[in-house]
Amino acid sequence: MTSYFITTPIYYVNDLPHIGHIFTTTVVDTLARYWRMAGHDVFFLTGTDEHGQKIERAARKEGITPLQLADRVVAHYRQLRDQLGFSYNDFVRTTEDRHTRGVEELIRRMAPDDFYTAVHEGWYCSACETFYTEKELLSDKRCPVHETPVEWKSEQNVFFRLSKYQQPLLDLYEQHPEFVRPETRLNEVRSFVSAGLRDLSVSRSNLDWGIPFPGHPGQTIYVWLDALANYITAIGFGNGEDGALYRKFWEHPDSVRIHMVGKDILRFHAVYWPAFLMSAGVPLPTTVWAHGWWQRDGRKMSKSTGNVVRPGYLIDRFGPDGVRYFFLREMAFGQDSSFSDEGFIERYNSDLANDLGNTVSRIVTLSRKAFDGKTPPEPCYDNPLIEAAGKAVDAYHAAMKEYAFQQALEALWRLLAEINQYVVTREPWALIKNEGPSPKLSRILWDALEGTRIVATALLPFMPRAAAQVLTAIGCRSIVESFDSLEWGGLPNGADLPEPKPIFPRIDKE
RNA sequence: CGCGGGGUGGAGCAGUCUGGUAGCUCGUUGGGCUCAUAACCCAAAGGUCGCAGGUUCAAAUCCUGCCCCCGCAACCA
Repeated sequence: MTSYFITTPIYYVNDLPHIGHIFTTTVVDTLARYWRMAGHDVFFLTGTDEHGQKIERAARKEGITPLQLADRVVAHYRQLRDQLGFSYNDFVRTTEDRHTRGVEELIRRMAPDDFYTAVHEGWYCSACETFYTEKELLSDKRCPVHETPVEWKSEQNVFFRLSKYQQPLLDLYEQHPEFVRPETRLNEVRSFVSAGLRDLSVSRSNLDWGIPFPGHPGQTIYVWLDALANYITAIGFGNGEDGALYRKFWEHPDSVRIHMVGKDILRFHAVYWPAFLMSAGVPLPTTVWAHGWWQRDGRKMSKSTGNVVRPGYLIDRFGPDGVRYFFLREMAFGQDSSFSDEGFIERYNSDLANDLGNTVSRIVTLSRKAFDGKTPPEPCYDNPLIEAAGKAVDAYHAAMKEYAFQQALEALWRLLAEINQYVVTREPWALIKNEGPSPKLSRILWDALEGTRIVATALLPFMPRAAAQVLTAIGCRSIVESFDSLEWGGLPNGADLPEPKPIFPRIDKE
């Protein structure tokens, strides 16, 4: 049994959760559920990044402590977990002791020669408490945020010898091209590293809200060295003995370790993180998977343009599983994709209300009419839908292996279309009227229900609640989340069929 | 000459690596059915595959040049 460790980035608590957070988490949740269905041991980790100047300042502004601020934002994440059904195994916060201890241990294990103290200087905005590069500044050396003049400032910092890892990193990309996916991102990372790596400032002297840098009084660990470490500190790295979870999910040679990230933070995960781990002699992740971004009506979502989409809006309007479905069906995973209300409604109505919901509704009603409120009495093991279902399931697995969620769902929807064709060409409603219940009628309706059962079972990782509702609606009393359930023949005969209620009510455009 | 992604019927996209009848979803039009959430099934219309040149028996697909859109450009989830 392979063990799978999969993570989302830890989210920064300076703002409420936005669409990017629930998107990444939905993707990871779907993969985690899929792998669990396959029978693998899965550990799914997410969490929050709670240190840094922005948090400190935001909290001070409200007259609360940074931790109180973080607690408040974390509560929103917990709420989203409940709403969207995220099945993560743990939620790590960088303010937790286990994390602090793990980070300190990571630094202790990193090669001492990889750290040195030097002057870090640059253009500094005192309002932002941040250094800016020349290119970032507005004309006349003004801060891009505050538009006030910046000053040249220098301070002592701890530096990490990132430059030393240029060749080892290039070797890594060469020997393990699967380290960065999709492939275009690997090329991007490779060309970035080839161009030369500068050493990295990994501490700040003007920062109180963070982890003190071991051995460097007055220095605080800067964001990435702190934040990236969550992936191993959360599962027990460096807490006394490294824990059993760490050994199983990270250290074990057969474990698969996936970091799912947005393309904007690829560099930190594909360059800094493996360099830190190499320095500490800790195994590297298997794959850093960088996905694209949702745009809003073809433009980048950002607070400044005011076109951000809040998760609460989407969930209220389209339902949690509608949102999950849209995310994974609409985007060619890996690329950017545009979001619009019209697009969302079309996708929802066409796929969920019409194709899935209506199919369930029609075949359940037919079966109830024909067989006294029950599923058909006779199964059927000789019909064209069996082969169609087999093909759909094969295509589904093949797509999931490539994280091609769009294609996996398309395969299932092709099967739904075939089920509808099968029903239409055999006209069971005419048989009900002319002949009444018969073995022939039983087989036809059982086939349609059984095909739908397979579709719904395959949908469990994507829409856990709605798929279960479909299964219940077609008479499956118990839901077995296993690939075995994707075999033809699982639908019970003569089971009670409740009166169908719309699982995906159509949404009217306003 | 900064880097990357993209430009394919009305809309959104796949196909480009491994040249060989241009495909999918939505929408539109006509027909069918009436079990179903005005859903479902069948059929049709609609494209010089950004522009120009080249390679080839053959190019959306390979090569060269150009135009347009989007993102990134190092310590920022």
